[in-house]
Amino acid sequence: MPLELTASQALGLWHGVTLAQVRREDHDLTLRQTAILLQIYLVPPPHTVRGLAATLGVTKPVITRALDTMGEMGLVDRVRDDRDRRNVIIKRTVTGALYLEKLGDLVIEHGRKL
Amino acid sequence: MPLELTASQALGLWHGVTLAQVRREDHDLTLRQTAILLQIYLVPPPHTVRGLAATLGVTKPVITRALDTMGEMGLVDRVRDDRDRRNVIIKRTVTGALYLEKLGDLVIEHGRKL
DNA sequence: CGAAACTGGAACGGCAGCGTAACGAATTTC
DNA sequence: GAAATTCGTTACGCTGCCGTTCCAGTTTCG
Repeated sequence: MPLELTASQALGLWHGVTLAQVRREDHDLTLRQTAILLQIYLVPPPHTVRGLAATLGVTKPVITRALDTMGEMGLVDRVRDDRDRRNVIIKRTVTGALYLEKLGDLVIEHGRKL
Repeated sequence: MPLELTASQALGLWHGVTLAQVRREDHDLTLRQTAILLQIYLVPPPHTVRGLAATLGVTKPVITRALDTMGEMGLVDRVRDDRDRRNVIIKRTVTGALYLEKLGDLVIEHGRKL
């Protein structure tokens, strides 16, 4: 079911959510980090470093570093693949799910204000 | 007119737009820079450094630096206020308007895909 | 007037992400 | 089995944003 937005609504929504993000969070995620996180939680697994790099159109080290940072925050987890031990499978965490739930609430909340 | 979104729609929209941003742009704006830009273009002028800092909940140098960067990109312009020469009025530019128009289109486009 | 209060900006050291180029480990290929 | 390929990671130097502090210019008030 398509969602029809006016230009004013679209930018207004983005404005409200972005502003709230800036005001709330102490440490904000990079645009790339946010994209990676959403990709992991919204697209069916399994997720690998290589796969994410290809999807985002960035190099592998970018993914590795982002996973390092977000891993320390507890937003994601890494596990070696037993079938092919070269691979690393990126796992979701409760903390990460909560983080995105908050983001979703923020979007919904500002959608209502339009 | 409120806009009712489901959690899935909200995150899906954010995911699509963020992903497109990462894939498209060479140099992405910081979350803070984006918030500043949207504030300037969606809220009636005049805009000052101090005012923006208060609105975003950040310090003045953050605004100054963001305006430096975005100024070099042509997204905003700065003019001294003649009434009170301590103030600097932040002006909109054609380039900045175009940038946000693209962002709006991106949001609309991914809204349709939901 | 002179002192106080305001503006925006500059200077400093620090930290995080970047691109490129390598690397070690595991697997596939011949 | 040896060589080539694939995977994720690390190392290097670089750039950009960060918070704090301090500064110069302007206005206001006693």
